[in-house]
Amino acid sequence: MTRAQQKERTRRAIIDAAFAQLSPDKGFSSLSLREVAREAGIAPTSFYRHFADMDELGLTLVDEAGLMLRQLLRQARHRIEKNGSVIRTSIETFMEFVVGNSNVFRLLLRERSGTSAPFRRAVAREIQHFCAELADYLRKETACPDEFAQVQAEAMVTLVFHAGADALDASPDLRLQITHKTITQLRWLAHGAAGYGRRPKE
Amino acid sequence: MTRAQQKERTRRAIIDAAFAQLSPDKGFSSLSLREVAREAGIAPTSFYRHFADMDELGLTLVDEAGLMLRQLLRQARHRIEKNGSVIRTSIETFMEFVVGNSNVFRLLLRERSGTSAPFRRAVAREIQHFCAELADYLRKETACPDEFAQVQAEAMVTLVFHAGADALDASPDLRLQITHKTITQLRWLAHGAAGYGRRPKE
DNA sequence: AAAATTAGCTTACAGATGTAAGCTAAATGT
DNA sequence: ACATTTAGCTTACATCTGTAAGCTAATTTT
Repeated sequence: MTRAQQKERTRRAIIDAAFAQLSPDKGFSSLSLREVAREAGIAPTSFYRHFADMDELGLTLVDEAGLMLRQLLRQARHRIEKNGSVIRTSIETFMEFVVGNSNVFRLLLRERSGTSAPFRRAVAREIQHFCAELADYLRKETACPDEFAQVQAEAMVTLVFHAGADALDASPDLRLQITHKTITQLRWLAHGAAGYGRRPKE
Repeated sequence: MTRAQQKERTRRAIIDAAFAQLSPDKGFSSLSLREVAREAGIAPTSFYRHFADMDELGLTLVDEAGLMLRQLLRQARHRIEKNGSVIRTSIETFMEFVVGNSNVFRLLLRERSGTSAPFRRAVAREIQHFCAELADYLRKETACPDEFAQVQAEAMVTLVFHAGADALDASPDLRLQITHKTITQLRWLAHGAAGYGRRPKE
């Protein structure tokens, strides 16, 4: 095995170890270099061969999480083509992601309002990408007036992320309730945005 | 001065010190007992005469923050009586709070999605009180159907809190934009919730 | 084949942290 | 008045942290 391959493998081990150590009780900021290194199977100081900082690791994790989000949106689109109900399908897809990758979602949630400004910016950027893609979709595929699409998309993402956050701590059937509630909220929003053109300002 | 008075005074000093040490770069979990004690002007171990834990301190802070929130809502109501525009007035009142008490608001924001389950529950409870009061108001004073009031209130609070979070990092004129955007979003919601009675389910 | 690079290791250190043990002195209770 | 309680202090300790210094051995380069 080549040296570059080995290095990449260790790098992944570090990233995976970090994701694995995140939990409901442990955010990224309370991860320690030593623990991550231990779980990755390397000596503490070897960590520095791959990342200058824990911060650099963290930003890498956020990047990966953002990537997953965007893949999610495309997956939802495929499902919509076969299913029809846009809002319901999207939310259900999202909920599956949250439940199945809770560590990833929690990372975004926490660092969005965390103590590190660079982290906050990184998360904000990922979510903004997500919003922009959704806005595009709304413009093309729904009755939403073009100039409202972005604002509507942001509101929708806000509500859905919040629902996801609630779902993290919830039992499966409470999760269903949350899904229901969120669907209602998004429909109100879509309805309002579609039928409110007459009053664009103040 | 009586002993009880002195004790209460020190207790306040601790609470104030804790609030003062919160910052954009420092959340509650990264506060250290020693630093708080230092700022409060007592020895590290004296802290334990007032709180069993740092956690106990933290929950006290969350309680105080929740109290402020509820006072805020009443203040907004007074203003509405004199001003008229419900949504605009409410959001502007909220934004003033966020800017003027950023440490308090940040505490709620962060611990809402933080690593401590008790903290998350405490914050969730405070926000839920806030939602319930708002729902009451919507039922009494607006065209919102009774059974939708709670769900609408929750969506509104979600959007407004999110706007507050964005405003924390924003420049004053970006803050105005955010306020504007949020007003639009809340109007859509109100509009949708009011005119959507025909389709209560699915 | 020799030289250079580098992924990873071991050892070592200084600093901060939470908290236990035991003291002092002032306010309280009787 | 004396006895009790207690707010706060000082000292001490074990633990965990990030990271610096210097080594080894294997891969790459020349």
